[in-house]
Amino acid sequence: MRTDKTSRPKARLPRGLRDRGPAEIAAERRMLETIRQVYESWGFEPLETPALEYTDALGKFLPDLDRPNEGVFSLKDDDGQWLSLRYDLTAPLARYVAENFQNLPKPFRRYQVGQVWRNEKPGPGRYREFTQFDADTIGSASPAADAELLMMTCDALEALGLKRGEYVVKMNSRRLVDAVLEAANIEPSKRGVVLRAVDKLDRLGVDGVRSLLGKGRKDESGDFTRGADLASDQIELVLAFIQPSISAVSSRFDATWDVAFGASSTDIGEQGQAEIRDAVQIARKCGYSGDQILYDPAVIRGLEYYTGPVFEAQLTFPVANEAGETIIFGSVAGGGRYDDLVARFTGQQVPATGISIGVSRLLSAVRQRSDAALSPLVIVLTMDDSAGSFAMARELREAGLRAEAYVGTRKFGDQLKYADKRGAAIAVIEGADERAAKKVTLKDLKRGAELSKAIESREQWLGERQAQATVDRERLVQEVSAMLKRGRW
RNA sequence: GCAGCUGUAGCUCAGUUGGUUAGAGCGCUGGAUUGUGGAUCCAGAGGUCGGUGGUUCGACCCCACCCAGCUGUACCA
Repeated sequence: MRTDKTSRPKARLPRGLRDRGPAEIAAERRMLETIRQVYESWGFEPLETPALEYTDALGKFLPDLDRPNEGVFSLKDDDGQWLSLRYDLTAPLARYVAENFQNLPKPFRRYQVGQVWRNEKPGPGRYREFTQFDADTIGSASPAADAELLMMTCDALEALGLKRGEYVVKMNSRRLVDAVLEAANIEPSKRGVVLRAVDKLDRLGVDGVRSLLGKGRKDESGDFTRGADLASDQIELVLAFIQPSISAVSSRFDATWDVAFGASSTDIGEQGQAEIRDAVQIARKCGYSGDQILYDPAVIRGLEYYTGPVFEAQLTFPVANEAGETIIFGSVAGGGRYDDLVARFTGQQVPATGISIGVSRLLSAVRQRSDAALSPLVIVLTMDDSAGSFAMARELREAGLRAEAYVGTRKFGDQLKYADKRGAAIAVIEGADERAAKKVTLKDLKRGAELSKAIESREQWLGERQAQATVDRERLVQEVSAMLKRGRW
């Protein structure tokens, strides 16, 4: 094809999306498999739903407008109906449950993993496509269902190699928060602003939250954000409520009851306290300690659909970003109770609770500590006998190794370049000389690279034939295995 | 959305107070080596200087607008 230079498309990735290579794929696969095993062992069963749903089923039509919310990627079907890419796994679950309600066991407990898409501005570590791993229980109002999710999240994080103290799973109740706002005489119209300010505690600190509860706050770029404009006694009351979170006391759960003020005197405050207490106490009795599962009054989550308990898991160790700076790493999992979601379809209230692990985020944090890699690769170079190369590769594969025969058309030197670029461990060479002698040459590419650092002159480079050995063709598998072992691949 | 910063080769960047054929390193391709990657040397390809308009004898450089990217912030199921 011939293209006019000006009409050629620019090869570029849409913003906020990314390509992923073998190392990350391997790491994610391992992570997903680990979580999956934990969730299945708890008796949750898998479910898959499509990436596209009708926009109205996702609940993302703009009010009054015949057009989807901008935050979702949408397209119009042939028949004029709007479809959207799912922005989480919970809305499709609600649709699925509503559609199959009769046939499902109640409580219905399922896990689901998949990509979700959000049409938002991407930032460092925030993409427009990412992977979530969800577990939800539909049809149980019991705190046992919430406790189970908290405990199972701990198990999953530990199965992924996190140690005690490297993570916390936090719980709060929106009912309790609402009761406190009421006790502080905060107008309902300011509820959203106040909650959002509290939610930013971990990122902006107490002073940031105080500014946002008051007049407002100016950020690093000089932009100004208006605050809730509360009276100072109201501000102090809210700050006192979230104090256990600020001071990071280890026994936050016990501190709850002292700081909830008159909140407990209202029904809603009582209820909020109870749902936290009951769930956390179940976890305690099951052996989950206060540094694993705890109450944190500053956990808020999204405003739209959570009705009571909210959950959030965080890492407690420092995480470096791409630039090598230590950053505050936000939550790696979040969720809560959403008792109204199924009712959107059926009109019936169905209690539901769930938690979602942000796999992409968790992966980027954990991968800095242990890099998963594919197993070492053996590449059989091809001189003049493709079938022979394939035969050797097959022998190696049958011995459980990862092996490929070179299928390009380039000359020998270039084949080695290829093997080098692929990061192969060993190149297998069988030319005319070897074949006549029933031998093969094995080249240890990693060791060869190390040895080459000492080479100074062209003559020396030409003369060297290091890090390789010629062995009997019959002993191919044994010799390759031995070389891999020696190189500690 | 708001604010700040930045757009020069595939990548990272240099480019003097506005001056004629826009450079470097890395990468890429070829060669030194028709059976040796990784070292070294030689040669080569690769650019509408983000776009449009303006100022000027003359613009990569100055001005305006637009676009894109980055960072912060807002929103975030």
